[in-house]
Amino acid sequence: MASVLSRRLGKRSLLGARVLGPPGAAPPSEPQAELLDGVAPQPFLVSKDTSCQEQLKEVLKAPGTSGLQQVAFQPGQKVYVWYGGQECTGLVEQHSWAEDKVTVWLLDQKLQICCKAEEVWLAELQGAFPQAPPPEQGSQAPAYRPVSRNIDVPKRKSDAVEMDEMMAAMVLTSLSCSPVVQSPPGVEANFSASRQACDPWKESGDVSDSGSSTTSGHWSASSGVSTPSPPHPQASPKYLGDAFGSPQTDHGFETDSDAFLLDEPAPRKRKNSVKVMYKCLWPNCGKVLRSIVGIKRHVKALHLGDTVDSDQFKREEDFYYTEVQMKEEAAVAAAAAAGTPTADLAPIPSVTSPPLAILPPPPPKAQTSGPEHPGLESYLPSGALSKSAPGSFWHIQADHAYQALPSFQIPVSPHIYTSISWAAAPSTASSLSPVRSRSLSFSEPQQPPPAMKSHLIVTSPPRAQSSARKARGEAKKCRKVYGIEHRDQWCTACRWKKACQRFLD
DNA sequence: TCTGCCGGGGC
DNA sequence: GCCCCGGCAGA
Repeated sequence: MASVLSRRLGKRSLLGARVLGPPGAAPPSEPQAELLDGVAPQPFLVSKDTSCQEQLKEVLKAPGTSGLQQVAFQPGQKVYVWYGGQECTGLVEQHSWAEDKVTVWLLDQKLQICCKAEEVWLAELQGAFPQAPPPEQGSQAPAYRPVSRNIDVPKRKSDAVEMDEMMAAMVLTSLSCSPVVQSPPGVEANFSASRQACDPWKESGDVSDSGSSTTSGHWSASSGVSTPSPPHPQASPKYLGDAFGSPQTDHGFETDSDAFLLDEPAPRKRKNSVKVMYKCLWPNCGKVLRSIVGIKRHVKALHLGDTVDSDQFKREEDFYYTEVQMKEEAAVAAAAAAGTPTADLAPIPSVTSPPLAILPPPPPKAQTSGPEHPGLESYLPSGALSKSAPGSFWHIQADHAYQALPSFQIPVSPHIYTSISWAAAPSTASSLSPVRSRSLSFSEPQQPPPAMKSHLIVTSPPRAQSSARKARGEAKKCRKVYGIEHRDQWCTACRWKKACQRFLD
């Protein structure tokens, strides 16, 4: 388990786990699951998913694809193959290009099997890097193997995963195991592997970002995520529509991360015309990219600097982008304008999820508490649900300011401050409404705000033009709570007969 | 009838 | 800007 976990951690498979899609779509047979699980660490193994293979081949055949390796199995070649749930050594008998099948003579079992080429990998490749044909062979060689050797994959000690990472992984993994996203761990692991395998072309396919060339394997693992082929041909329209409907480049990116983060049932969004974009939250940037890879890379390269060396800054990019839902047209437009900062991305209908920046595990530099993950569940947003839910943490700071709302900002990261504020309630009431609202604040890099300064920098988009009267809330109001006789304890708004600021709906 | 709060006005 | 209140509308 530990090794599996470490594998997951290493690949940031939490994102990847989401890619799997509903297990029901393609319930893997038992042996297959087992097989896949074992197969996970193999870097060359491509997912069995045929559609993924198709995609893979397509991309691989494209010129300029790097980090890929073609493998032509020669008779007599020593290979590894998965058989009976374990890795077996065998010799290649025959490699049928047409069917992409390889006949292998298993040395251990003393029998001959025929399996798909992607289930076979060269034994020599595992070590250094043997007789694989050079990638230039390209067009003629029909079989390819994406290999991550060209990517700087940080070595991770398989069993020496830090406890907090394990905890985080476990928590997040469990969170990602909604009935929809749940899938056998083996498959999950497999996808970690297949994701890694697909990364190179994922990366190369990502054209919408500004693309730094310093692609670390670590990150690509987290991002290549959405192999556009969940292992279910009868995938739901959600997947079909998004992963395949937009063949541009990052197809499928958005199917993973957000869903993973939001841990919500699949049909929740990805409605036909809605596209998920990723917006850089860095001050004065606002760059909008189509892919999570792109945005991470953007943040990492442009804002954070490429501090791949430091574990401390790993994954910090996560805190600097947010996911936005856009109409397809708007998304296209934004993507077209992705080269320039689009801070005023006008048609942003909604920030469907709180920016990752708000997620509790802040960068280590700002994290003073231990390795625990306080209230992770409560922070994991659930899309629109959380916004309408009473007492939601994600209630965006209202622009209604009949009272001074003392707030303080918690430096989540050098440039992002989580502002927590509540109504200026008298002492007796302060316990009644612990957290009224939170809002993200961005400080100018050159002008770091005092940590405890009480002002809100970012507010929600202006309230909808409410010619119509605001519906009455269900929550108690100051009048009810304190009574008319304790009017002095009411919030200012209530005293002024304005919308109550203490008991927001 | 009570309650929440918008809109307006006085200071 | 602070404060108050008439009056509307929902409960």
